[in-house]
Amino acid sequence: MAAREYGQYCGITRALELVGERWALLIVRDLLVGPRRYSELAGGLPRVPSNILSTRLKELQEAGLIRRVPHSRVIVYELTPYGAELEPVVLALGAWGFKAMGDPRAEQVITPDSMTMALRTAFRPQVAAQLPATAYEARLGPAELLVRVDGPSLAVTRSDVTLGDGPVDLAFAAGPDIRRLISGELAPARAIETGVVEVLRGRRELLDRFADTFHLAA
Amino acid sequence: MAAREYGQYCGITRALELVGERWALLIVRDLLVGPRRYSELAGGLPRVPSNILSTRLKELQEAGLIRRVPHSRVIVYELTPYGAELEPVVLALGAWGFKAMGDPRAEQVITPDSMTMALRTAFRPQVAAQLPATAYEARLGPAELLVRVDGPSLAVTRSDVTLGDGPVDLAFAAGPDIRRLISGELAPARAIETGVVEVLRGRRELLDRFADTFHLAA
DNA sequence: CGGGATCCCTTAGGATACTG
DNA sequence: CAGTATCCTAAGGGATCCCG
Repeated sequence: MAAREYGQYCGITRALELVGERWALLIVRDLLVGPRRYSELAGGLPRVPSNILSTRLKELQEAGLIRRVPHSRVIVYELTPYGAELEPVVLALGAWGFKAMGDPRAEQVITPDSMTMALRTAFRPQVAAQLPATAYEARLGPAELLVRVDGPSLAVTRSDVTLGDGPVDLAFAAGPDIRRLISGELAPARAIETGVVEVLRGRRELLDRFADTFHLAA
Repeated sequence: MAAREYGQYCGITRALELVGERWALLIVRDLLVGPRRYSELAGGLPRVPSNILSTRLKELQEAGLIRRVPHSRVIVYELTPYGAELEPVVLALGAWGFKAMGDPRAEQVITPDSMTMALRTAFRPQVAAQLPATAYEARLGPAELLVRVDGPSLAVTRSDVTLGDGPVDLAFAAGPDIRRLISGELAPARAIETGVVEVLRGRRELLDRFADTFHLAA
């Protein structure tokens, strides 16, 4: 038996053999946002050594979770359907880990892909379905995201690479403390007062709607 | 920063820092079934070296996921409420990994706790709610389980340590191929015909109910 | 440049033996 | 029973280099 196998006939064990290695699920996290090239993955995972990234990509490919697709001169990696089925796992982990996040430390970075998945984690479709369709622009540290909510569906894209299609209803900037807005620890009005959230354009009351749409208990 | 941290301010990353080390989630898996003592954990994880088990238990305790509880001369480990909130993560992993299980290999063991969690993974509360309450006794390799379904609720206990309370509706024995019954690949009647499932007591038609109650697409 | 491969070192993981 | 202690291997980490 391969040394890294667990020696049990069990689904959980099998899953951990496939994606339990260090960095593997973070690669999956970023690929859940969309196909990425090698350098984009490396950029989103600043602390992964290139040999490890390279090794993981081969392993994930071998396991049938990702595909290496040549796209006219550049190579992109994308999830296979089976790889994409890891989304519930990643979201469940994100929801659980959210509660243990504490305050950000200086050396911790925020990446657009991780913020995108965080928003997907906190998204409440059944709540959103009761609210009018809304487009937000959220500047969260280095991540500039265009967040479109329409009924129970959510689409998050990087606003710096999205063709501007129509004005957004609310544009705001916030730091990592937005976590406290999402957790309900900080009311929207209070978030604006204290400067945690800075409204750039649009009606500030829409931040209530945002907080209602994206919520994760802590 | 600690070497083993990922350097990102992200819930998924945080979760992986807490339970992403090798063996950690398997310890959690077994503790989700119930409190366990050190030797029980070691028995359910035959390939974990004792120093690793010891290290992980300390780390999980440090992280506030488990508690070390002296119980009149013996020490048991149990999940804290926060640790128990990992159940959705573990079930999601199990459901995903189930599809990649393939056929069992000789060196792979089956443990009562892993089978218990597998049944929890495959349990469909909304289907069960439409069916009469039913008690099964399932002998799955070394795991002898008493499975009680009552409306949308499920209780699985080891039948060898449970006081017999009333006869079960169906008792059966099966090997690892029961996976093919759960996945729907093998119809209940066919499972009995081919000897994959051996009915020990009770009406064999109840195996249809079992297969309906416990189902996981592959 | 993008997309890796190589080298060397550190540390975690694994096997076995041993102890309060 | 509930772990430590030890030794060794293999994986992870960091820097650098290579190649189209």
